[in-house]
Amino acid sequence: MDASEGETGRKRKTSWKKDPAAVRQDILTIATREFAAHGLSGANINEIARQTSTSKRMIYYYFGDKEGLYCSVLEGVYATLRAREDDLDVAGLEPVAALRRLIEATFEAHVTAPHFIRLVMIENIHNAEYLRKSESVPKLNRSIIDKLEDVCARGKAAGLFREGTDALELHWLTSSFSFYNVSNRATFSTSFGTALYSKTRQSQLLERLVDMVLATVVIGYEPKTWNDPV
Amino acid sequence: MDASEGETGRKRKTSWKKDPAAVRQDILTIATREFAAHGLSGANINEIARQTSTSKRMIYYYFGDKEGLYCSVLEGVYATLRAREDDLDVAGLEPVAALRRLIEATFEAHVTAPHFIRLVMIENIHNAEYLRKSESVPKLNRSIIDKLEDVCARGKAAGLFREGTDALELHWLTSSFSFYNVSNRATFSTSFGTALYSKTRQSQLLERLVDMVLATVVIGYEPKTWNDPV
DNA sequence: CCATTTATGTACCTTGCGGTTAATTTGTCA
DNA sequence: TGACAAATTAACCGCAAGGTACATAAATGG
Repeated sequence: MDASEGETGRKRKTSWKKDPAAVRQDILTIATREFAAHGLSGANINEIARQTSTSKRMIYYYFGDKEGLYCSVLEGVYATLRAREDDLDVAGLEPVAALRRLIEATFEAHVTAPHFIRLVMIENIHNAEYLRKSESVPKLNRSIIDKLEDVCARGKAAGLFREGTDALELHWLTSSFSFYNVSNRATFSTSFGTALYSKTRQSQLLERLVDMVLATVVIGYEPKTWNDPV
Repeated sequence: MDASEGETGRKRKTSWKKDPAAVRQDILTIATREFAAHGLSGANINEIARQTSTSKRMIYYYFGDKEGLYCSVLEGVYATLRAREDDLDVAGLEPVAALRRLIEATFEAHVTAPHFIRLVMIENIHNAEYLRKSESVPKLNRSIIDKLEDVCARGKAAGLFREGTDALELHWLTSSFSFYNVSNRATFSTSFGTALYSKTRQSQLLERLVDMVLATVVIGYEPKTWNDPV
């Protein structure tokens, strides 16, 4: 059947380079796309293998089984997001500007990380059982909270922010509309139309969200949007 | 076990009542739970059949195939939610109280409809392709928007609400945190702990959300929460 | 330059599960 | 009352898809 040297019909790749890192990465890239698209049970190992430049065998060699691959994918997207958060520096901004910047960055980060969003949705369907197993992920997300806490502390110290302002709650709030804005786009559009998702409307929306948070956090802040008829 | 007449080993339920409606409902109830728990590809028809008091054959008899069953489930949970929204009457309340009531009701509705939340998440993973096929669902959700529009109109007419206040945007906003609060509980807890999900903290959270929306919509509204240290 | 480990390719096995076939009972109405 | 449709049961089927066995080429290093 598969002759090794004499080229009798069935070829056997008789010469190849060892490149574990590249092979691993290749698999991860494809798998991320497929899991994000179809979920854990929906994704197909054969299909993933087909799209890689390697074979199904290697998936099992490096990741053990489907769940192992899924976990690695999950850690990958979380790590990517974390890296982005780390890049963000608001230490030099005064509290109000810093808070505004953090909210805007979170909103943008979600819009531009659809794979992350989908994998988090999928993970929530699984009650985060794979995320909980991860060593790296749970502690990965401190960074954004630290930044928010710093800003809150500075804001309160300067007498600008209300005393009850809570970093975790702010993060929850910011995440909620940033996440929902992407995650539920399909069903929301189906029920209520696509009006809110146009480019101009999206930046308006962000403006208003920032405005809303500031109105609650910053003492004496006067909302700037929602004043004029749409 | 329950032999019919001649107890020749293999039982065959030889006596049964025709009850199409009940059988259909039985299947739907179990299927809703299973699809909500495991998703479209994750749910197992054999397992669903096992839990019903009927057989797998009947699933195919009434719903055609797995997707057909899934679509019916989807329509079911949307219809249930709609029915609840219809029960809500805020026409008698003055605008600010009415808006507060609508936000609270939406928040509560999401907390107490976990199947709905999960199925919407799942549907978004599928880019709402099944929801779009539905005849009933897309137009089902007008009710809540109508109510919000009425409240907004009254609020503006009374000079209480800012002119830019938009019903659709308000609904998007209210939905976003109400939905996220339930949908992402698993991953959020894993990353940041369960602090926000205690009973007392949840009602605080709702208070603050209402406060925040009112602060942006109602002219001259003074935020009542976030004033005292946590 | 041989032995051993690491990395890779091909072919295959097993079974879980979506879907079907065929028969049988229940209800209806001419 | 008997033919016909509707509802239901039990048994079966095919194959897709997760996972493995086995052989072998590339690196490593003593």
